[in-house]
Amino acid sequence: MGYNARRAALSIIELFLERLAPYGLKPVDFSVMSTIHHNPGVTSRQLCAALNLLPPNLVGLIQSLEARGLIERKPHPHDGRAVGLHPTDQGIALMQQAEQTASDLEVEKTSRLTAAQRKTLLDLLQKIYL
Amino acid sequence: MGYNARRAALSIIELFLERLAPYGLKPVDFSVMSTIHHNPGVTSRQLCAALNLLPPNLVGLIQSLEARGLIERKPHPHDGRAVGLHPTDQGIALMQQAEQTASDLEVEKTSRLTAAQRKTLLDLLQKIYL
DNA sequence: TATTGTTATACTCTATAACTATA
DNA sequence: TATAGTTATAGAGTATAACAATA
Repeated sequence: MGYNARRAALSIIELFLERLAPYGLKPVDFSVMSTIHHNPGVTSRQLCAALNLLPPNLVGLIQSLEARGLIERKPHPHDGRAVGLHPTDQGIALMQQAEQTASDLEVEKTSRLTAAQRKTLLDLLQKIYL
Repeated sequence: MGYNARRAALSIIELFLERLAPYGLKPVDFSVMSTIHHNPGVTSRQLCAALNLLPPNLVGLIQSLEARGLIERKPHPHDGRAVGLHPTDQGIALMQQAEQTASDLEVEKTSRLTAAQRKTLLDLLQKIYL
């Protein structure tokens, strides 16, 4: 099961890398940007917990996304230690396109599955790790 | 989909590493040994194709498994360039136990799924990458 | 004392180029 | 010329320890 899930993931990621390259987003960048996009003000720690990343490995990603003007770091309203991460207008525009591209490639890569099977597959996978 | 498949795979692999450590087998070692176990005489190239590995990364694995006395390298009957990989009695004995352990942990890790759902999940995953 | 974010660094995994021996 | 196996090495991904600032 672990083997098959890994092979399926790598198969999708292979096409993902190709299709999302024009946006300058690798899978981890995409998942970070997507989480910030749909949860403005999220902190680094929350991102790490949600995406199963380690804090030291997130630092460079955040710095890179900020340098590209895709996100902004704002002081957290209630915690002076934390920093809220917000998408810029440019980041929002990029993610709207990137998420459509990702959705399209996912359907293409799972073209041997029906829509119902795609939903079943997602549900079963999440029952394993959530 | 790629994200969920990866998270599920990593979740299973995490427990796999723990449970198979007593056998000295990491996931890639297990899949290599399992393929040799069930396909005695298989070549390195065939292993690479079946498991999606690159030849340079297989060399060290094979040498390690041979040094541990789990496999033997025998001349290929029809191709002087190739080497057939065969499990030793010790390797067969190890894999019989290791495969049972792996099967058990897989059922445990997917305990929120029924047997029918486990089969469905495997079928759907294979439809993506095969 | 615990937590957020960070730096430095080590370790593992994966990928590429080039070589040899044989087909 | 093409393929099997190998070597060396580069690059990406992942991991731990330790630190400053704030709770």
